[in-house]
Amino acid sequence: MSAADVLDAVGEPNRRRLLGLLHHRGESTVSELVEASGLRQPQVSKHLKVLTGAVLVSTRADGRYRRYRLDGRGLQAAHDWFGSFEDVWQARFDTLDELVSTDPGLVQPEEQLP
Amino acid sequence: MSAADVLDAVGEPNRRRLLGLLHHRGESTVSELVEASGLRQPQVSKHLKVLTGAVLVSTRADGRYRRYRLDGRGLQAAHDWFGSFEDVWQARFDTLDELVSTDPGLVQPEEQLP
DNA sequence: CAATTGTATTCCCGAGGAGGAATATGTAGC
DNA sequence: GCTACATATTCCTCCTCGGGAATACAATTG
Repeated sequence: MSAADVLDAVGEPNRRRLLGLLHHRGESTVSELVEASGLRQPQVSKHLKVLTGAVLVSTRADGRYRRYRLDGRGLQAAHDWFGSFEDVWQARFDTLDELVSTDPGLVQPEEQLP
Repeated sequence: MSAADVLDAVGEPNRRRLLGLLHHRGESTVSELVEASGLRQPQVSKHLKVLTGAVLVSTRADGRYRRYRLDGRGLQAAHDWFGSFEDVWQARFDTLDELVSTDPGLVQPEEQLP
């Protein structure tokens, strides 16, 4: 389970939609995801297989159903990967702060209510 | 600049390597990235174009050089996208906490300072 | 057992995209 | 101007990967 696997997996719009659906609906069966996504069943199963390989979802067998749910491990790995760049956008804020303290006139004042 | 653009862009290993190189080296020219990455110049320029479209990098013209640097906006957008799933891995911790409070013997006690 | 439902897998096809080579554009220096 | 260097773009090829249809596997029901 590397961040690379996760980022490869989420680099596809329909897989991101499935993640969003699982987030919104909670644990779901394949049929429910087919219904909710508009994709066909084989496509959903294939995407879920990729997501499983990236530890973004996990499965639980329940009779002839398979219940899928989000797996926090992969999601957190990707979050951390982007978090490692946090200094980049922190630097942006620092620059903005510096601009403000150097020349406050650069910033538009809030519109005043009458 | 949507999170989708960013995630599509980082869904490619060499682009992730370029982001890592820019993070490690700071602002760099194309030639320096060619040298550091082992990729050929046209490939680097093409990847940088995609990264620019996703607002992951920005450019500054400097004579016949073009200096590229990371752009915090795209990076932060992706970070936030994954952050929207934070409840998923928080739920994992909550489950762990519950285990701990149910049976403290499961967790090794902290070593006490004398 | 057969029939039905839920899911996974296989095979094929086509679009997209990454890499290579060559070329175009732009800029500096003589 | 011409030449050299830095970068961007074009064209082509190959290959990965997503979608569709059909099929295989699994589990429930009668």
